[in-house]
Amino acid sequence: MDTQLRKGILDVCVLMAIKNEDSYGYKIIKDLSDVIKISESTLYTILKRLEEGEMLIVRSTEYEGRIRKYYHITQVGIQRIEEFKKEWGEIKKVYAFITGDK
Amino acid sequence: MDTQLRKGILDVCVLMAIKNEDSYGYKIIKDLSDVIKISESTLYTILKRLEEGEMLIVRSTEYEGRIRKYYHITQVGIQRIEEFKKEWGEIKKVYAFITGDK
DNA sequence: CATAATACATCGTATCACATAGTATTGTTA
DNA sequence: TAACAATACTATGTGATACGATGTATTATG
Repeated sequence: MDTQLRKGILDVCVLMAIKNEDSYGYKIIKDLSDVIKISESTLYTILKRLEEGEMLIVRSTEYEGRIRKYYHITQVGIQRIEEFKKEWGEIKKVYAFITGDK
Repeated sequence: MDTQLRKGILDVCVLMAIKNEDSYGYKIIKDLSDVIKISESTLYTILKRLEEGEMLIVRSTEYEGRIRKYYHITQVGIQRIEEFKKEWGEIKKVYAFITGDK
């Protein structure tokens, strides 16, 4: 998929990946792989961004001797998903224009 | 609409705006305004980019004493629109994931 | 005569996806 | 047991894109 088209939707995909259950980096990539491929560099950048935007909180837990960071969605994060759904309405309108379905 | 979501679709919108009939900067903005708002700075950046990508050709015509640039879509430009339509299939899949329509 | 509308151009900035590279541990397999 | 894949996270640099701000110049309108 075109890089530009991914912009703005990857964040929301990551939020969806942790919405129902706290998750960690590697698992998020695996879970999303069927829907959309995200490289590690991209994901960890997104996670940091989402943390700064207070859309998730991080909990470092020890798992089998190594530290694993669990990401937990916040209310702001959930709101972000809802906002995206609204924005999608506009995007669909644009797509209808492009395809000529008017 | 979120800036990031616009990335990648604005180009195609501009191509659509000149697809059926050659047009010029100001008219393109007006014609698209119902569907998607594009500022002048953004549009002229896009037009230049599309020209460099050989998706359109430019013809400077004199109109009422002033030079007006008419943009004409090329075969490459038409192909770009078709590619976008294909990519849309993937985007819809991602959206289905986000909304939970699976 | 001032203001809006028309028409195009340039510069700088912020955001984002991503390649590349590095660190470190655990599990597997030849 | 040495090599390698898989797991897990971090840091740096780059290119593409949208867009605000600003500037120029003409025509139409009130």
